[in-house]
Amino acid sequence: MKEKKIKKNDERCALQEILGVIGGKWSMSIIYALFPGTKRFSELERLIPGINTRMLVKELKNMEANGIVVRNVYATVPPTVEYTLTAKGAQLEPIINDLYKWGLEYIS
Amino acid sequence: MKEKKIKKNDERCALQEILGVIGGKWSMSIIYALFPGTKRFSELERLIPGINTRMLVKELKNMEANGIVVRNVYATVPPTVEYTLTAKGAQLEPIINDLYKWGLEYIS
DNA sequence: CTGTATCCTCATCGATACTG
DNA sequence: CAGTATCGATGAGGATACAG
Repeated sequence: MKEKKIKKNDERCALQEILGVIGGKWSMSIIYALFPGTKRFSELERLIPGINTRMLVKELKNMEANGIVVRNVYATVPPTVEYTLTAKGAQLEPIINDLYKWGLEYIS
Repeated sequence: MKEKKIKKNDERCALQEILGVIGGKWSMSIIYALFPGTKRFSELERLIPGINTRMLVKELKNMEANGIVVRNVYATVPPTVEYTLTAKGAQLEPIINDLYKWGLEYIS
């Protein structure tokens, strides 16, 4: 791969980095779904209407890479994979709830 | 309006609507810049490194349409245009600050 | 000073099919 | 069940020139 200029990391604005972590179209919905506790992959898929497999996988991977969720695999047949919020991810709960309340009051 | 019971489904949609309002790449930076008070167009452009005219105009228009900022034009020469957060926009301050603090703690 | 008007690139997202 | 692999569409975002 040629050295290509990475535009995304050019700017170091913290707010924009945060958006890279939780600004994805489905990120907040997934985090929201995980607030009550651990969920299996299929549960998340069912709990979040409109999302598709590819996006769920993609967002979960991104969040795992950013330390927001942990992924646990159990060697069962058929396979079982569970996702849980880390402490870092759980601390988003009040923030996302506030954001949600703000939206309810002003957007709906 | 009277349906107090909110289905999980609707909650998730709301989160995505919120992203449509403040999830733009520069939205939060602009709102953040407006917390201290009214700013002129050129001030915003200067305060937000990396943004370009087109995006600043675009986001400001979007925010104005969503009732987050108000736009005031003064018929001076050269023209003066000021942007101010509405009450709706100002209520985002604690939320964005919390988000920012979260990012500082975990992303940096 | 405060925007428009173009043109363009690239990431994001969706749909579908397939696999261990 | 929990993902991969591909392809295509869309549009967000950037660069630049120009206008009122």
